[in-house]
Amino acid sequence: MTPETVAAHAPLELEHFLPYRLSILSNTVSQSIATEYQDRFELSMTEWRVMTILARFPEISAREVVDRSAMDKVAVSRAVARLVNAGRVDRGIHDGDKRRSVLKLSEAGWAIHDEVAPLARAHERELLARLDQGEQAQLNSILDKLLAT
Amino acid sequence: MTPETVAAHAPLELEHFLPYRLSILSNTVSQSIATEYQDRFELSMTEWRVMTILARFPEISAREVVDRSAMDKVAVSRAVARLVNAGRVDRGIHDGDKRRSVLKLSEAGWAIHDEVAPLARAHERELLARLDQGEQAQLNSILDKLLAT
DNA sequence: ACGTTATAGTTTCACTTGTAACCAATTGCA
DNA sequence: TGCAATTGGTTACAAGTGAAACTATAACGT
Repeated sequence: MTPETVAAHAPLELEHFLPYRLSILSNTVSQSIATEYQDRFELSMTEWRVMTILARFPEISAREVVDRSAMDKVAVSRAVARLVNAGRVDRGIHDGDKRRSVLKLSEAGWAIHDEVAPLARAHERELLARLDQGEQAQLNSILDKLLAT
Repeated sequence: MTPETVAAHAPLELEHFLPYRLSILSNTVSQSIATEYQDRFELSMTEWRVMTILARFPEISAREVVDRSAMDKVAVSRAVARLVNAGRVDRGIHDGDKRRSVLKLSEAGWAIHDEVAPLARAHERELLARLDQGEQAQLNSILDKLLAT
């Protein structure tokens, strides 16, 4: 297989391929945050995401957590189960619809939230520090477009 | 828990949190490409990545595949095993170092590559079509900075 | 030359994840 | 009212994944 033959097949150059670059960046960033709270609190990324949602929207059902996140319902169900088990989330039953749960962070849950949230924000700041103000704004607006439905 | 109390805890707003947005975007994009080739060729994302690397750099070892990708060696080992098994990759042994494998796409492997690569590129184009020329350039330069080391 | 250390790659085991099937409660409507 | 369809949530099973142990070969230092 000569170089000419390879070129004829027009192989992808991963390092210039947008989906690949996004994937590397996203994994690097998420993983660097996740390792911190995983080590310190034995908290999976899914669990942490559920916690952030319950922090903003207390007293919602698992279904609503699913709707507000990009997670699927099995993942949420399992994360909630672990969180309830660990005493980090209180689960009640909805008045008038016994299928629905009513979820909120417990005291212990809030305590963890209040430690992890600043840590996550610090990572975000650190990342953004590589860009100037203009680039930060551009990135946001570009992501808005790429994420639109 | 009143709204005021919630605010006091300063919960993260996931939809404005950069690592989260990156993660959603990256998963959406990679997944939409992956489902296509998974359905059509029973090819996992890891296998496809190995194939793209072998397309550009034929006759390299598994170790070099690891170095050139962000995958870990176990994942590569398994992907290569499946690819060899499916007759999509030929595996030889390095002259002078019997530990090293020498990998390259087989005819069948190239045939698949030549179908999937344009498909992946089409997805990338489709994504980039939401941005104008300037934004595309900005995104590239921003990703360069964020991905540096 | 010989034992130690390092490297390439595979295997094993425990854990996570995704899909589909499932159960129970609720809704819709004939 | 009663029964089919829908919805919230969990469970079961198969497949995928990661960390560590393992095998075989090679490199290094004395």
